[in-house]
Amino acid sequence: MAREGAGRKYDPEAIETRWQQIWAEQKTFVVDNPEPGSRPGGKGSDATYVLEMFPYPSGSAHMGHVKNYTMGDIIARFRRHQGQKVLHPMGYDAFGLNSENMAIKTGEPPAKFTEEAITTINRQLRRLGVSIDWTREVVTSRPEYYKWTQWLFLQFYKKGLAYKKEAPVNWCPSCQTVLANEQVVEGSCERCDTVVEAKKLTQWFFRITDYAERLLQDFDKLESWPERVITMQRNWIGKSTGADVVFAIAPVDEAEEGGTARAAAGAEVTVFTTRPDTLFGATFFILAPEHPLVDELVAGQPDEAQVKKYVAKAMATSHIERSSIEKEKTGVFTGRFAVNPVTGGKIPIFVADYVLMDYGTGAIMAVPGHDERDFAFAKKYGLEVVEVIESPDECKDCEGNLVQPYAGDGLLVNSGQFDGLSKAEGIVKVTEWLKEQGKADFAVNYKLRDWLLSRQRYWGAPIPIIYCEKCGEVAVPDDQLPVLLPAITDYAPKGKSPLAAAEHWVNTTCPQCGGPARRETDTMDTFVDSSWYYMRYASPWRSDVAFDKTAVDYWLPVDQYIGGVEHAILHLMYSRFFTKVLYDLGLVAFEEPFKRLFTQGMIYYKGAKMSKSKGNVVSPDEMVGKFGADSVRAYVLFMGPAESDAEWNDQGIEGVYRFLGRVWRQVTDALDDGDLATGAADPAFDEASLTAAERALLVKTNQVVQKTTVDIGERFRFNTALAAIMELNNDIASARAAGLGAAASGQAVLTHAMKTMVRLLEPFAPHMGAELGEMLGFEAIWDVPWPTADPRFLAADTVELAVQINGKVRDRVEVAQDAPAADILAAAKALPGVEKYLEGKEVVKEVVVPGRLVNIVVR
RNA sequence: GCCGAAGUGGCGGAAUUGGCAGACGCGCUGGACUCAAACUCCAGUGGGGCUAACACCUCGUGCGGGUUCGAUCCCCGCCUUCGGCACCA
Repeated sequence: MAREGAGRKYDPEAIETRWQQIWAEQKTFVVDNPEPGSRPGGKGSDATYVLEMFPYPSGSAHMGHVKNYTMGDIIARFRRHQGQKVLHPMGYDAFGLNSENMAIKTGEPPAKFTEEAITTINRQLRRLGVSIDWTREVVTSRPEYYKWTQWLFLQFYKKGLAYKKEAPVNWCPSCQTVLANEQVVEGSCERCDTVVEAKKLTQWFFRITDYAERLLQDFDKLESWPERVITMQRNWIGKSTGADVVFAIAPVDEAEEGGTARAAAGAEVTVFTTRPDTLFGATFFILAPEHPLVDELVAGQPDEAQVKKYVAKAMATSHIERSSIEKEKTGVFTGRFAVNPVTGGKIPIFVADYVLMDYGTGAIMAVPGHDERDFAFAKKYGLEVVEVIESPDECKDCEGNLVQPYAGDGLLVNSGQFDGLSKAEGIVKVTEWLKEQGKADFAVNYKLRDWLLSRQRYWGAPIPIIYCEKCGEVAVPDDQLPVLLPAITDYAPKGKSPLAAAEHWVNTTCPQCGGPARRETDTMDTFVDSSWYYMRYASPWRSDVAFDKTAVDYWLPVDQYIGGVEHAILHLMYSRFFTKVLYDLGLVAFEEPFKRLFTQGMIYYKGAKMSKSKGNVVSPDEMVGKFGADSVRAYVLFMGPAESDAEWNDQGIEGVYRFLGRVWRQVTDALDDGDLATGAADPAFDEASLTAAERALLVKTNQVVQKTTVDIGERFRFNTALAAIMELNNDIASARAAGLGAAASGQAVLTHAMKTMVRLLEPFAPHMGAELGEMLGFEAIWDVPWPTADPRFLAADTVELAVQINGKVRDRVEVAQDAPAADILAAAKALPGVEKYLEGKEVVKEVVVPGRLVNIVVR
């Protein structure tokens, strides 16, 4: 047995750099792809893909990254021990604002800052001992990557899934640029705090709404995702079922107000409603201020001026302000009427800004009796409220009038032939009845909007489109990709993309006719880059395709994806969308990219999120320098359940550091003291002749193996796995102190316990695992199979049960592990501490739970 | 407002299927080692009561009820904190 480590002090720095060098030199964590055609297609059963969300390279890695990558690393190492080929790659989400803002400030190219940050984070991750196949590194801002982002865009474009349209966007008047939704914080620009305005601009969109239903349905295809993430996406997609109902516009009554009869004669407006059962209670009608019919309706009418004034005011109000729920409802009567299709009655048409143009049809039927918003509006403008769903008494005054709206279930009333139907029946019957007359149909609506992907920014992948005077919009041909970002000097946005200033780049020739043409100057949202990077990892060196089909088929989908919950909606839904499109294009064989998802909690410090401005940052580099990577890794997972937020505690990491020191001394001292059996193989022991103490340690060892395996492999409870390993170390220490290492069989059990402990600890503290493992005779501990629990030694021979009288523990009894219930009960009743409670009492009930407790109920 | 998650010692947390609440770690207290300190090691550590001591009793998982032989766990009603959505017809 190797002994040269014995007696040495625990020196994390020396150990860690030694092993990191060995792993790098031996390319220990590099995995090969299967040879093309060497195996049938489809996901390899021997292949596991473990992936953490790749970092955005701004400056350096923070503790959240450390937690993320450590967690993924533990799973990757664990799966390797289980005999899997593990793909565990790393890359950088490198386009985006951070480097661009630095460029604006300094005038130096964003690529410089990006590459600097990548170098830093790269070094930090290597120093943490994360087992990554660095040969697969992907950087989204490099041309060899974004060439394929552009190529994918064009596949979408050719399928009609990428298109241009005019749309209101977030506009910062100070920065002179369009902002992404995520750059708008509480209605203001995140950079300069200026209130964001809505501005109509022509923008590029992905048609994600076409996939709304599949994005919902395919939640069933996910193996293990946090329920709350699914709920958040479900709400975001926001599916509603109901009906489209056509309302006719009543002609202007010439006798009234002397209006003209021509305005919008014969016009019809469709509304979407989830409650067609309440149609008899629709007492007024509302159009969104932006509704195209508004102008036509009021043209030449007495109310025209006031309506136009209202519309102009609504348009000038920011979206945030307009949609604030605290704001009182406002609106204006148009002077016109619609015809309720079920009652035939004329109902007034209003324009009100609580009706949104971009949901449904931009028009609603208002049912004040059964909708809170409509009720508030009706009260303010003195409109009629009709009860059409039987409402509870507390909604009505003593005369039976509704004093608050009732949105719940109930029977239809005041609804003609539909009276007495339930809400659910009413929805169907009313819709069917109108459908027969061609006035309605069943309909579905989603809150989900198409994905606005164009940005008037420099640091992104250029959208590969060329505008030709003759041919119009032309896709850049594949052989002209990538469309490289031109070098420019002024990165500041000026209302249009900084790329527009690169005249030599913008002016090009049409790929179709060769005539003069201009390039699209917008770049893509960085979420486009990150929607497919996990596929690129399968074959990042391929310069002729976005990905090698054999490799993607072999590795994907991702078995375990790990990242922050802040990506619950955007990144994860966009990636799901991308995968479905690529599936439809026949490029991949799976419809969901991430089978299992784990969302980790955040790390706080001194009661707040760590941030440079608050000055409460714990630097990973500093901690690694002080305690070593193993301690930092183990501590971030010992803090609490990985999915929960946790507060960094300076004394907490010292505790973990001390624990690793105890393990180190335990192993090296045992070697020095000759407590361990020699030889590389696990020493044999005679089961029958084990002493009680030996057997107890053996059982503990097996129990900890069992618990650790489940905690890492199934429960993601790294904190309790570590706690169990600590218990094992404590038990080993007690056993050694009691002289277990003196006898040969004791040495065998101790050796087994100690080797097992080091193997269990290795995923958490891989450097210490490698070093102590080497001393204990493992050549490459990261490569040995995971320990398995021996079922013969999982349970102690005897167990101590609690004995309760009326549910209170009064004594304990030691019985054989497999003792029959009757024997347990008899033994329990014979206990002196129990007998006194039974004396003179009547036993009402006796409960025996083998392995747990006894409860005797007396009266 | 709606939806979701959480609430356990001085602190982080554990209790996996309704079965001994507080594993493990931090902190704290006492002791050993030391000239001394740090490190390390040993012992103790939920609150209250009682005892010379061992022991024993009692309360206790946000609050109030319920189901059960038995509830941190299940049900009902509240409170607080955090997260998401927020006029989506």
